[in-house]
Amino acid sequence: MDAKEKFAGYLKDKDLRQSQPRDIVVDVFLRTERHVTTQELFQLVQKKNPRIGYATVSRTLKLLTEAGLCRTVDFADGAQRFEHEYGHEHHDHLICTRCGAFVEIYSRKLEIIQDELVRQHGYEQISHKLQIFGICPKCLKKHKS
Amino acid sequence: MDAKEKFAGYLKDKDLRQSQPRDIVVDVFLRTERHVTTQELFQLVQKKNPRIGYATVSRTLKLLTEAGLCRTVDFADGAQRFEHEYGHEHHDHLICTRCGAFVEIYSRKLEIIQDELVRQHGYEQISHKLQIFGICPKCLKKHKS
DNA sequence: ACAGATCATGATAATCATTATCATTACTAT
DNA sequence: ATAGTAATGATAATGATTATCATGATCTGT
Repeated sequence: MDAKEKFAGYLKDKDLRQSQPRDIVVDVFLRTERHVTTQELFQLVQKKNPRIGYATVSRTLKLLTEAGLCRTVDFADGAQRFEHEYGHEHHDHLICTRCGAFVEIYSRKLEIIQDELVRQHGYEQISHKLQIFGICPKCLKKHKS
Repeated sequence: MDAKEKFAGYLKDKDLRQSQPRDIVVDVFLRTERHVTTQELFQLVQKKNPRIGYATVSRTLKLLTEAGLCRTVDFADGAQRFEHEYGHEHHDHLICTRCGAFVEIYSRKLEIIQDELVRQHGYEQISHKLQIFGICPKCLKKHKS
């Protein structure tokens, strides 16, 4: 099942309708590099169809999140960002506070420890977000010279 | 060195001035349970001195963050929150998405793995934030019944 | 295919948090 | 004390998100 089918399934499940604007927003989102803000996605969508409004983009991103197709990321720069989730490996982010560069990180050990912590507290895990802030190698070099 | 002294040192270091409003904001913040929003702290400060404006509270929280006395926390409820940092053990949060309850969590193993990941990518770590979202035991019980 | 019901849309306004502006006030060093 | 400069607080500006609502699109049962 691909991402579009999954979204269609979610809409059906919730008695929501499929529509041209939604299709376009989903399409553009899926074709886009990750970590877009609503504003950025809106501009991309406008290129395809200038009639589509900001509200629809925002609403569709919310639906996509609920459907498990994307998730929000916080880069501590004041903007809400969205990235693909479905069909992608889970990962967290290591972000440079100086230039904004980031790398995606993953560690199985890290995940296992988290699961343990959650269980210890009697919670049922839904998701997690880990952001590590630091200074990237490039910026470290610049600073030293 | 207590928190107030550290803040005074920071101000001196940056050639900033100590003032009555700043003192009051810092005082109220330090006496407050953790995880306040700017709005909440503003209301608390108003009780002590109604002349102090929102902007000063906001500005002082920023200074406190820069001084390493507090850090921001993201509970995914749209509001920026601040919590004490100085003199407190580092910890992360396990948050119930249904009722907002949370517990503070800490694992030394987790920290070590993160350090490794950062080093592997040539970054220099500044800080990190881990939020785990889930459903708390109480809400799990409610749901089942 | 049609009609009616209902949902989605998009333009705009409302909301909310944060940040900028700037005249006035307060602090500091001399 | 005084001059210089920073801090304050009222207000406006900004930016992101959410609500409103008349209009248009979609779906369902027949």
